[in-house]
Amino acid sequence: MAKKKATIQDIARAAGTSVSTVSRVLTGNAPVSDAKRAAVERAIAQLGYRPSLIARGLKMSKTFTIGVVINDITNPFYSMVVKGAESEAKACGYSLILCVSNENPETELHQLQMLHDKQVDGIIFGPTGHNTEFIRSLAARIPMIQVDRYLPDLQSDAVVVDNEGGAYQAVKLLTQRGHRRIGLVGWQIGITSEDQRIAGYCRALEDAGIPCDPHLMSTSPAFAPETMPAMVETLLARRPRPTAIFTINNQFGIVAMQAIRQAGLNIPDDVALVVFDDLAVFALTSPAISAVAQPAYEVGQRTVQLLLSRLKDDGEAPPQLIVLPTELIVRESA
Amino acid sequence: MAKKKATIQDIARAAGTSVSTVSRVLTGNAPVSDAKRAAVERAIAQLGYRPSLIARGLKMSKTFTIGVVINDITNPFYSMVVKGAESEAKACGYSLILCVSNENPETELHQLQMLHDKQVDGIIFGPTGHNTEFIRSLAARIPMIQVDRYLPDLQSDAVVVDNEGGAYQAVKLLTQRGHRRIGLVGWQIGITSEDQRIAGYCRALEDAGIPCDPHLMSTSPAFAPETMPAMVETLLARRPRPTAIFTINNQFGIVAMQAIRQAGLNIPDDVALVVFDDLAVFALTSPAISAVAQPAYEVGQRTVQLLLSRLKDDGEAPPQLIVLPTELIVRESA
DNA sequence: TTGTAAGCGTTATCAG
DNA sequence: CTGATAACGCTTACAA
Repeated sequence: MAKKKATIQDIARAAGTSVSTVSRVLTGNAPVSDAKRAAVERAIAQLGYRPSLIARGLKMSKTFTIGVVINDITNPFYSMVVKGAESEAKACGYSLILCVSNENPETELHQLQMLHDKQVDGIIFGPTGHNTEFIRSLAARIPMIQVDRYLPDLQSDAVVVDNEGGAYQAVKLLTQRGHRRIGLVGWQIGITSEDQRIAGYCRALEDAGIPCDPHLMSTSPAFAPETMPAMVETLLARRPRPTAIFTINNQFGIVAMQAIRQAGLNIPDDVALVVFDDLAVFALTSPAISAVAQPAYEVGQRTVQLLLSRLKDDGEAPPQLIVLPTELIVRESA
Repeated sequence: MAKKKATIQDIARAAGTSVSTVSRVLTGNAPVSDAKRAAVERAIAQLGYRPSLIARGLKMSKTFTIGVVINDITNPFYSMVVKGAESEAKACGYSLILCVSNENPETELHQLQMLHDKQVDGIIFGPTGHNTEFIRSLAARIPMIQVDRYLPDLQSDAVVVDNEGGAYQAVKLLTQRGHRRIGLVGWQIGITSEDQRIAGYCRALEDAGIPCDPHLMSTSPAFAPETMPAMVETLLARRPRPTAIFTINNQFGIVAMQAIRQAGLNIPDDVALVVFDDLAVFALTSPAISAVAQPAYEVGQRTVQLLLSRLKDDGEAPPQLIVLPTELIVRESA
């Protein structure tokens, strides 16, 4: 039923010309007489011809496709990054192959490999923190831009936010309000973004003359979402109890909010709360949550812009680290 | 610097055999002697050879890629659908090209066209409601599964949730609590999911002996997010004021919550609220919001399962409409 | 079992 | 300006 797709051959035949001429009107990079061009265009319209992008890709070694590997598309931050990336890519004639790695190094490895095999023109990814050697060798063969986080050992492009500064602002808000026992919850899984947030937390404390107390830092060296509530509870069980908590991401923020409530404590009177990575609904919870907002859409946009510029550079410009500013949004929880 | 990628030719040469033999060990669909196989495998390992998926795609007319077109990846429902779809696709050796249409028919058209040009094996999409004829013709050439919503005029596969039933349950909760003036806010842009939710709303009212009053239905025939607050305000301005509101999606739910608050009204005492499409944070707002939860992850999973089964069928089975159940989650707002 | 050769649908080179 | 023709990297008859 579905008649075979017309090829460039069919067009040539129908237009009474050669495939090269058809190709020329298609790509437009060689002169063609008006008569021929008209004939070709007529044939194209009549047969509903569409050039095969995959044949073209094979011939030109160019697919107009960008690979994206992120940890969790349901995380609002990442979904906004992807939205920005997709929008920019679309505007430039590229499309995105989306891979979600679930913070799993093995999955990440397979997906990077697969993207390379599919000959995407470039890759955007938020590294799990592993596979460094493999990634280094891959980066020698295909443009890669790290997003949100980066492998410090890798000499490569990256687009991130000012994690250290954002965390610093958040914790400074707390110290300014007189808090001295400020807890932190988060992962410590060797990922720059999180490490830098922890660093910002420590710096803000030290600036206020408060020593950075390991007992007030509830971190885990492994990514295990099911342990999140216990991690917050640990902190709340410290005596004297911390009077404020800074969470390293919004998931921990939500968990902390629940745990504090369940402990019968009041926010912000018993425990103040500031979370890194804002959510729209934080304005609607009770109390509304103070948070560090990230320019997620712009992160996505800038990342593909940088990638596309690399595609022209041919990768000869020095690696670039783009750091976008964050914004502390003060609401009711601190 | 980056040495040229090795091709099947290079492997043949290095292994002292022919390309066909190499291809045979690659695809494994023809016998090869152990000696040759070993030699080939050694060469592959030494040269770090990886078959070009795009050359293979050209030859086999099979790309192991699925196109996905949705309206908004930052909508938690869709991002969960995509997560389910990606997971299932990955497990079956497929990857996803993600396109976001922003509810824009023109963008949708370009993206569907582009996916076809890139020769994806199939397409999953949530139609904007337009481009029906184009989609019909496309569906004759490539397997397409509609997701979340469908074009009623199109005879085609779709995976959706029980929108009518879910809305019915939500509004029934309201009538059971004694509400008689129940407002509705939402789009009426000719999309099945929304139309069916409206139908469920009306049926629940009628079952309770309440006529379906157009003055209590604040809908808009065009997708224009900036008008959402005004749409809710219109409803709140009716006299006598509705004592309850049902919103057709979670965005309207958030807007409604804000508008009700800003009007100095209390939820649920002045105005009760139930929203279609649950969010995790609805459990944390004050009051917690009652909502209709959709099995989003499963929707994504089932959609690619259906698509992959069509790829085997060769599309000869009759079109299927898969309807997944929703669940009413009663919290504090109604 | 193995190799040769003909495509898959393009673009690009090179003569006319 | 135009038309053969050789790639691009792979799979698959067809022969041997």
